[in-house]
Amino acid sequence: MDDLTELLKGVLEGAVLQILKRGDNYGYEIVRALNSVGFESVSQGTVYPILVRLEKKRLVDVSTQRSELGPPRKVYALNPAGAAELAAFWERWDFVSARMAQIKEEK
Amino acid sequence: MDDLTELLKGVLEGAVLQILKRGDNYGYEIVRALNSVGFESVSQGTVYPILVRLEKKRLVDVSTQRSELGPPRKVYALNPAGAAELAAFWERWDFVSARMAQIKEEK
DNA sequence: CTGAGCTACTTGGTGTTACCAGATACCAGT
DNA sequence: ACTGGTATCTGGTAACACCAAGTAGCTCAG
Repeated sequence: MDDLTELLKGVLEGAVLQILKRGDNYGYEIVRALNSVGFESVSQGTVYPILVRLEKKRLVDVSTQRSELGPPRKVYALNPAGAAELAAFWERWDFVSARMAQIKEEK
Repeated sequence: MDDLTELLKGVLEGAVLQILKRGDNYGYEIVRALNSVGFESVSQGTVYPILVRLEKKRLVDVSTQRSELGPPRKVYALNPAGAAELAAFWERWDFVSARMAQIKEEK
């Protein structure tokens, strides 16, 4: 698949929030989760800044947990503000998505 | 509706190409076309740079036509390269769109 | 005990993009 | 003259994905 970077703008943050909704998680694992969902090309350099951003916007709560292998993990948990932002994200996504479907149909 | 700017990254260029596929068109009218399709907040300052970009990438052919009202129009026409890029865009869009639908479903 | 290899996070810089605000210009009707 | 709709261009901003590289902890083979 070609370069998706522009189309992913704003989308990945929503995807990460949705992944966190399924349960607390940490960066490295979130990258793998995104990869396994089909966003194979998404890498650490993309995901970690998103997590920093989410923390700065106070949409997630952060705690450090020690790992059996490797350095300690920063575990992210969706908080109420994050859940609200996630809902708002899906509203925006559905809006754009519906409009694009319409444009595509109208020959 | 909230701020869509990030979600529109990369999307609007595809939308403009699709609009041009329906027939030759000029900037001012393309803005109105986008507005009437549901992207009400998209304005001239957004669309004109896209058109300049499409021209620079040689995805469209440009000709100047005199208008009955107002200054001459720059009429844009989709060329073969543009049609190919449009097809590639829809591929990318469908890819991302499908992935997001999947993420949204997986509770 | 040393190095390879996986885990895990951080940092600095780049390019692309939508958007805003304003300027310019042409023409019609009042 | 002036207002208002048509039509394009310019300069600057902020946000985002991405890249490349570095740091650091732990396990296991040799």
